Amino acid sequence: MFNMTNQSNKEKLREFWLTLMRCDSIRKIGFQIKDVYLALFEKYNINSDKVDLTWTVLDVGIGVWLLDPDQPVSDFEHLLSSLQLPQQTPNKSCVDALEADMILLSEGMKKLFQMLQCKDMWNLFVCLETKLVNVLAGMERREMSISIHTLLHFSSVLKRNLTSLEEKAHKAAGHAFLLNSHHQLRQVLFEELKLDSYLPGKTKLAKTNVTREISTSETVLTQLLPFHPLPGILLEYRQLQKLKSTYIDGILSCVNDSYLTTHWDQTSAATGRLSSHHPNIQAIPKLPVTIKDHQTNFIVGKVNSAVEGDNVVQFNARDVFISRPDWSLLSADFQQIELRILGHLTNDPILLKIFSDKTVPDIFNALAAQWMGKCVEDVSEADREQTKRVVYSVMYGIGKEKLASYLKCTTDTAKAIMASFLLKFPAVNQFTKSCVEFCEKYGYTRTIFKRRRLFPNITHRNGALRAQAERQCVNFCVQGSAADICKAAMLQVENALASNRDIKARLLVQIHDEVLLEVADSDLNTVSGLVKSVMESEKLCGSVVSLRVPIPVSISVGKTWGQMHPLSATCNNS
DNA sequence: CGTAACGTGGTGAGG
DNA sequence: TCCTCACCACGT
Repeated sequence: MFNMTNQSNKEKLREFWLTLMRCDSIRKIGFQIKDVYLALFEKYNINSDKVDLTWTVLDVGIGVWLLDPDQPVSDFEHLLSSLQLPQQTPNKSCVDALEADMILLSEGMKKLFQMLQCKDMWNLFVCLETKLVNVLAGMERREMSISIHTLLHFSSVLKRNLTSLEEKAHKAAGHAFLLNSHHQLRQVLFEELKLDSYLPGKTKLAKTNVTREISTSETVLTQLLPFHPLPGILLEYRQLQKLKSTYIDGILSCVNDSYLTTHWDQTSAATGRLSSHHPNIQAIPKLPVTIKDHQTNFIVGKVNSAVEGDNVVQFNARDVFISRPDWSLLSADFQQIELRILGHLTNDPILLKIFSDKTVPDIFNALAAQWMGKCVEDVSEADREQTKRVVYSVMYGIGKEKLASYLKCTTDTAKAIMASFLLKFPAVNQFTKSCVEFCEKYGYTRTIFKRRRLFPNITHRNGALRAQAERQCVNFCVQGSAADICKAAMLQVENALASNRDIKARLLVQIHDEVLLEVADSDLNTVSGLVKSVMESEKLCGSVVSLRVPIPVSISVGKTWGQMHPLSATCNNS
């Protein structure tokens, strides 16, 4: 907590800055404000379960990044040159150097103010990105509980199964080779076993992007499945290898004393999304993996996600993330946020009607019904999946060939499906066109929070590069706007928690359209109601924009991240 | 000449 | 079709 109305905190801050000045140059640690906050937390052992959002410290690096988000924030010198400031050589004295740098920075901030102001981004900078720094610093200090036991157990079981699969693969290939090497695998599959020759004449296997060789991807291996045991063994091996190396051993290497923290990067994604690393907590597998384990005998109940059946074990990597005793994990998830933003941006009457109708339980079913002229009851699961794919593909500007391979139909059918979709929702097509036209005229596109991304290739001679820029500029409007809203949601949630000091809850991670909190069991109902109402509130985006569509939030709760269930009790009176 | 350090390509996890 | 990060093999 760093409440600045508190006199002793003011003193602490002053003392902290003086220490910084004495011991180091701002070029090394001073210009990333999040790191300054973290150093402050550390030095004074501050509890950051809730942070004070009224404290505003502008970060020049983030401001510069907003001007051109494809350019990642690098070093201090680069910042200076971005702001067309002189890159003077550091003075001999440390304090002098810091003072000179501070003068440069304040000069830079003035320029930044002008540049952001005339691009209408000052509000985005101060009210969203700058406030978010406080939240991220808090999240980065909060430790998440990890079940070391589950982790070690998974690791050893996976290791056993991997060696067994490796032996099988070597036997099937006729000799030993490195299963992880695409190069060696390619040789075995296509030069020694010639598995591609078994395919019916017209079938073409996917090629690698740069070297144009036959791919060894999951898609290709699946196609080769009927002709030889090796592809099947490899698919299983790959799955387990990924699980073990990245999500079990990888996580383990980030764990300290059964607690884990991640690093949050505000400026690495050009669309404005957050990213996390070491570990990348936004890419932990969501669905459990089923493996056949011949050699293991499980003690049932000892590990909750390793359930013994007929030698079948279920692994869920998210089960290693747990809550502390008497606390639970709570996740709040925006439902179909990108699709709903498309509805808002396109202003398509049919889309708006579907989104506003709260009696429609599943949006993709309703969309499929609209699109195919069926009753909602007649829409099959396949119809729903197809509709979902078409919608997102059209949003991101897919080609008809790619769509055909996605839907496993002919290119003509894919073309017809796209055409009928665009006919049904003409505003979508119109939005795409006007987006590209705007970009051609001004060289950038904008999100609903006025975030910008530049697309210099939008007028490129090369058609492929130009087409890519066209897809990107449309994608940015949608994905970037979703990122804006998710960031705003984090601020509002943090703010709501901080203003209710007796509530025991803390924001731990963000997975793009979802936030994960740790909440004391006694406060679960209260926090659930609070978070839901804050995220669904029309005031979420403040005065920036009012959405033409509601974005419902679903709440679920559990003792581990892998076992989350909808919370039955609802609470709106807090 | 062996090894370390780094970059690149392929693959796959999430959204 | 867009955007990330992590791991592995392999070349320099």
